[in-house]
Order: sequence, then C-alpha cells, then structure tokens
Amino acid sequence: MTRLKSNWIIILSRKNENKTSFIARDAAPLRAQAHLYLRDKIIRGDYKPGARIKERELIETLGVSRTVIREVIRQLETEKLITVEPQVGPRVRIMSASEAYEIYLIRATLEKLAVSLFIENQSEKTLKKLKDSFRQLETSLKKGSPDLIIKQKNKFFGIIYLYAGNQVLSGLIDTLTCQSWRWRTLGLTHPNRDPKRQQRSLKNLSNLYQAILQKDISKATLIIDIEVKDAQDEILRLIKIDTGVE
Amino acid sequence: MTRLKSNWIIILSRKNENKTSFIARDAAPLRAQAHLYLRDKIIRGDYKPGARIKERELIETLGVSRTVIREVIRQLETEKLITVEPQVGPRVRIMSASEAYEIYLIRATLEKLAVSLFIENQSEKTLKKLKDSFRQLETSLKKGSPDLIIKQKNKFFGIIYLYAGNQVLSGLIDTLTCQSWRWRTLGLTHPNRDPKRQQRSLKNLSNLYQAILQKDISKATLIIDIEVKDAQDEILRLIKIDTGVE
DNA sequence: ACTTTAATCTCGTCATACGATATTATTGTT
DNA sequence: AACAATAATATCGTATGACGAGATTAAAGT
Repeated sequence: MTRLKSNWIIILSRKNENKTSFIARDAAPLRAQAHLYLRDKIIRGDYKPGARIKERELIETLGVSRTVIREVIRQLETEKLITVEPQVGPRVRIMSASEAYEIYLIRATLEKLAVSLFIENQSEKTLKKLKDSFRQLETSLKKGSPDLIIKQKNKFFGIIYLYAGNQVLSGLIDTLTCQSWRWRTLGLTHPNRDPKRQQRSLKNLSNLYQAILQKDISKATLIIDIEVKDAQDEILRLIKIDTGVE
Repeated sequence: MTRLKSNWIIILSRKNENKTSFIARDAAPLRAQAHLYLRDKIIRGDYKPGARIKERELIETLGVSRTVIREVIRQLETEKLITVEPQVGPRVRIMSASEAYEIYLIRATLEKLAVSLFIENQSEKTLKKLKDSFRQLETSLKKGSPDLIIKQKNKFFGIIYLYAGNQVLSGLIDTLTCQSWRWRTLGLTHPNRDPKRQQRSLKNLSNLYQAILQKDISKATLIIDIEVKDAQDEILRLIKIDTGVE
C-alpha cells in the first residue's frame, strides 16, 4: 500500500487541519472523501482483484478513524466492489468472466434504452453537446492514451445518459460501468489486444453518432449490440490467453 | 418507533445470549440481521417515507451498538432506501413520482431481457416450476390477500429471473423492485384502486405465461410493456388523488 | 408577537477495549 | 527433516465513552 499524496492527507486529516488551508469548507464528510479515494483505487486497479484491504492499513494511510473506514467498507461492499468474509476482512471483489459477460449484456440493454430516450428527447442544444464530445473523442482515438480514450468515451456516453432524462438509468449504468471497469481497461490496454478492435470501435461510435443524428432508433440500438458483442468477445479472448486472470 | 418483538431481541442481542438458545450459530454478523430488519421495515412501509430514523432509537430498539447501526445506515444509504443529511441524520427516502416512473421503465426493460433469456434457456424442468408457480398465483389472484398476491407474483417472476441464468440481472431487478415496492403496494391496496386493474393484470400474466410456453419472445416482451404501462398509469392516477403523497 | 439567546439534541469523528476467529510462528515429536 | 500440536499474533466484530459542530427546540427579552 502506497502512502497518500500530500494533498490527500491535507484533505483527509481534520485533526491537523489548518484553518487557513485552501480546502476550507468541509461540506463532504470525511467518509465521503475516503470512499471516493478507495473506490478510485479499486476501479483503477491499484488494488488487484482478490487483494486484501485491511482496516489498519487504511486507518494509517488515510489518517482517519476506524469508524470512518468501516463505514466506507460497508459502502463499497454494498456497491459490490469488495467482499467481506467475516473474521477475515475485505478484499477486492473478483469478477468472474461469466459475471463480466452478464454485466455487459445488461449494460447493452440499458444503453440501448438510454440512446432511445436521448433520440426521443433530443434538442439542438443536446445535439451540439454530443457533437462537441464526439469530436474530442475522435481526436483521442487517433492519438490519445488509453486512459484518455476511456475518459472521452465515457464523456460521450455520459452526455447521452444525461439528456436521456432518466437519472436512475444514468446511475445504474454508471454502477455497472464501475464494476466492469477493470475489464474495460484490460480490453483497451492489453498487449494481446486485437489491433483492429479500436478501428471497429471508432467505426461503431461513428455509426451510432450518425444514427442518433438521423433519429434512427433501431439502427442505433443495433450498433450498440454490435459494439458490446465485440467487447464481450475480446474480453473472453483475453481471458483465455491470460489464464492467470481467473 | 415500536418495540421489537421478543424473538428479534433474542436474535439480535449477543450479550445476553443464552448458549442453549435455539438460534445458536452466529454465522450472520449482527449488522446483517439489523440490516435485514430495518430494510424490511422500510420496504413494508412501517417507516413512512420522509420519516426520520435516529441512531439512538435504533440502538435502543435493537439493542446493538452504535457501530453496528451506523454501518447499517451506510448500507441502506448506498441502497438508496434512506438519505442522510449531515448533522441531521437519516430519513426514509422519498421517491418522487417521476423517479418511480423511471424505475418502472427500467424494470420493464430488464424484465423483458430476463424473459427473453428464460425463453432461450428454458427446459422441461424450468417450465414445470413456472407452471406450478403460475397456478398458485392464479389462485391467489382470485381470493388471496393483496400481500399474498404480491408474494406470488414475485415468486413467479423470481423463477423467470432465476432461470434466465443471469445473476446480476436478478439482483438488479430485485433492487429496483425493492425501491418501487411502496408504490407497488400502494397500487394494490389503495382504496381508490381501479377494480379492473387486477383483472387486466391477471390477463396479462396469463398471456405472458402463454407466450413463454410458445417461446414467443416478441409477444412476451410486448405484454410486459403493456403491463408496466398499466402499472405506471395507475401510479400516476393514485398520485393525483392523494395530493399529500408528494 | 417577534427576535435573540441559551439549552438540548443528533450526528461526525476519534479513541479504547475485549472476545472470537484466522493466520502465523514456535515448539515438540517421530 | 518433515509434520503435527501448540502458542502467539493479527484482524475483525462489537461495545462504550468522549467531544465538537451544526441543527433543533425552548426560554428570555424586547
């Protein structure tokens, strides 16, 4: 476990807090910050799946009390990012291939719903936002880092979800995305990655974008199906190569 | 806040635990039991939406420590069953009509997915289970209590979800169902309930059942759309009558 | 009747403690 | 030396007490 960067210590530690600190307002409870921090670490893969996360370590690293840590752990457990076996403690949840598969299927369904809603509700304003985002994404896909690509992709879809006008749906997709995050990055960064995959992904996105412009719902949903199927296939392929990944 | 019934006190209190008690093993941590208890109370509507839930009360009622209570609260918050405003405390989450509407839309989508999967994976064994459940449900609809009807309905769909072979999907639908539970019971027990609604519901279910037998996916999904639309409409209608419900 | 002030409540966080189980180290035996 | 038995330690689950900060309610004063 690595030490927190200094700014985090400042943010997280209330005891030694300097009143003249830049981060003055403490609107967010400590646990919210700790939660964000840990969640991020897990999603990013800084903690490997299956790795144990001990209360003690967290207490020391974050400089907060056990109360806070335990509440955060409970939260992450409910979010299915970690599992906790009694008397042993939390560990980063291992997602089986089949589970990842299931999640992708559901996400495809929900994303289709979101796109449908977006098309139905679309206005000039929303279209402009989408257009801008798509342009950024296009640039990133050509020369950006994998991390950036993911970010842009999410932003693009984020706009769709936002203007689909269904908050619950957005939240749900977000949750599922977090859970399958590691697989997604695996798909994008793995050395054995199919080089043509990125091409197809760009093509799919472009087509989806076109379909939205044309308000062609059935076409749009079809494209999503194709894209997700592609992602699923690649994940399975990568899993077979990496026998150690589970 | 009403006091716990005696059996709950026995289950929850570890301090005064009699070793010769019938409930000997403590596989489930206290917090799991407390969580179940509270969750149930909220879903059943024993705590009204918007009602405050104070730590202190829970501690006294359940006879557990603040640690446990706080962790449970964090869990319920993550499950979106309660909200917590800082320095004020938890209260039962109020679900707006629009949110209920959103949830129903999503549930419809996911249920369609589940039914499709069920039809694709169906075997004689699964069909038999479904058949049995359907018969029970039919009986309940004719003369059972609203509570029983809901239970049977859930069981029927539960079988579909189970044998759809997608655990994540089951869990998701379950979560959403819990969240909209109060609306659903409102729809079934409200004095202004449309008397024909139950008839249509039975009809829809029967049709859905038939469609599954015929392996007619498109027909099945269409029926689900109809049923959910119906439920949504009724909720809206009830909301308009009960202006006080939010 | 209304504003201001004081008292009280409730939560957020920390610290400490102790039993139970799991894990690891130690010791003893073959 | 390998293995089994035992002891030491780590880690979690739970309980308890404490204190500040903000919210709520009661009291007081105008």
